[in-house]
Amino acid sequence: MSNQQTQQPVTASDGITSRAADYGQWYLDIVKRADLADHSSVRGCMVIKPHGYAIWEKLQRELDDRFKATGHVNAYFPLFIPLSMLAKEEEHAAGFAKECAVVTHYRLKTIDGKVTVDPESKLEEPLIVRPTSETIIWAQYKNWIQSYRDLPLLINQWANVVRWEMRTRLFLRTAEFLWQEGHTAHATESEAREEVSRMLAVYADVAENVMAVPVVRGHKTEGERFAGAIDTQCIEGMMQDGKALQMGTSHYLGQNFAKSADVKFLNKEGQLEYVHATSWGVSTRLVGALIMTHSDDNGLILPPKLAPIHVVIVPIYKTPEEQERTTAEAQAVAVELRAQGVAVKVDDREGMQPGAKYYEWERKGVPVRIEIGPRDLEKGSLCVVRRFVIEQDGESERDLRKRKKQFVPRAEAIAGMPELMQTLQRELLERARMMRDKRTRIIDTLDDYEAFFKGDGSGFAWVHWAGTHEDEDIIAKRFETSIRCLPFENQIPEAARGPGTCILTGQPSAQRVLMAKAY
RNA sequence: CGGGGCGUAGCGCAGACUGGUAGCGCGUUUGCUUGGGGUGCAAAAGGUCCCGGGUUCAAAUCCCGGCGCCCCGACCA
Repeated sequence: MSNQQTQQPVTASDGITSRAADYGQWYLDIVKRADLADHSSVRGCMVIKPHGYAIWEKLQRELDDRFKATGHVNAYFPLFIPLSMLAKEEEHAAGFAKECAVVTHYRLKTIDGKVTVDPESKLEEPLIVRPTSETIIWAQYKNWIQSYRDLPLLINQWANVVRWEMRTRLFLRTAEFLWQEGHTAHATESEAREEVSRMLAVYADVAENVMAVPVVRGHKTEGERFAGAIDTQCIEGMMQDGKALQMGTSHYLGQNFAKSADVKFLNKEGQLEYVHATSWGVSTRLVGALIMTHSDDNGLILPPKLAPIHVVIVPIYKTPEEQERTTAEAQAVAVELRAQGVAVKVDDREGMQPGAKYYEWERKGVPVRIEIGPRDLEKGSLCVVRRFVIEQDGESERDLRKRKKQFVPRAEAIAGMPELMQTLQRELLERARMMRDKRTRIIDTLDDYEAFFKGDGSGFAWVHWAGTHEDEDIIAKRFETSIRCLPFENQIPEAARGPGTCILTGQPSAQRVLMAKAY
């Protein structure tokens, strides 16, 4: 778009800025060059392109299957929320007040040849484009819940929401985004709190076992809690630049929304009680997390479980006769791979050199490439190339490339493909863990803390904390860091467990918290 | 909201200071060539120069007004 973007130092291939040169620009380059999304002509809104949407669809499926397996059903509620309805839960409304899109008119009119808003079509009451759906959903729940027999009510919605953010970034923060929001109603607090934990576990499972992104689970501090919640649990991932990304949240809302929407039920003892609520959500932001955790300077890297294409086969030939034979073999191999549940694409485009195809599929993150040329036909082997291997210290680009490539007997390569996919899935998580651990420190003094977060430096810091809400602000202003979560005890590395003294105030602290710079 | 940048072919940009036939690279199309990491050659198609007004014989270019997007900060998933 601008001069400046094209003049960025580009040290990597394919017009992708290297991570070392400019991490933020690298991220945008990956999104664009891997064909995931585009800026639209609407400020802050993105167009999710087919390749990006295919990844989201796979993620949706993984999540939705788990929601169903834990007893939830899907439904759909309106996009618009009457202003008065949103205002009912005050704390909630205040939390979203600064980023709401508001519909005030319902008609256009041509005045002096110009299409404009018809001033006479003003709505009696403005409609808010949902920034989240608690209020409109609870207005319905009032009618659906009368007795303990109606509980628990376990509903999820796949939808788009709008938050008028001041600054946006593709996938990570856009004015409109896609997400799911679960909204459940329970008879008791303990049941609701169980639900909150259950769904956080689902998110963590998807993050680690589907996205291959390791996460830390914990509670948000009071200041970072969802507007209107009593407890917010979260999963936090670390991106390759050491910054934390909140990847999912699960809230215990207490009886706040039940009270403001007046949702009561008759319990077994025949008494009226307010229900206990939860809500939980993840969004297209997860696609951003995926990119920033795994990808490299050559493009996107996808875990097999989310890759729309697992294997791309490139036939190589000189003569028409060779073209026919290698392409036929490519098709045959594709059929056999598909029979094993592998998603295969045969790239038989003519007039494009093999190398160009390699670059393209690498950029798009396809986990495995198979090259089939005349020599492979003779030997009865396939050239199998992985998208990545776990890097070893001081390894050259050339050695890396060599380790990715293997010539494997045909039958063995085909039979072993599902296992190779599992291997890649596992190694990706392992690799992400190694990168995260490398940038994680147990820190006990403010000096060390400052040194760790100085400049662009970031990572996870386990520190003792006993400060107040105001003390959090001090830490935020001084170091640009925040408490990402108050971790569940089993989330803290063993060496970091146990009580100590607060890094800022010197007060006694029961356990460490997770500090980092955040997106 | 404050600071900066940009708007010209599908994409990336030059041209603007000094007004005078609308340019370059990539991509696309056609033909040949090439093919195990981005082949080369030739030809062709492709434009509301963001919008509106003004100055001028003449505006992408100068003047006035508007719109839009991007980046950096404060807010956030």
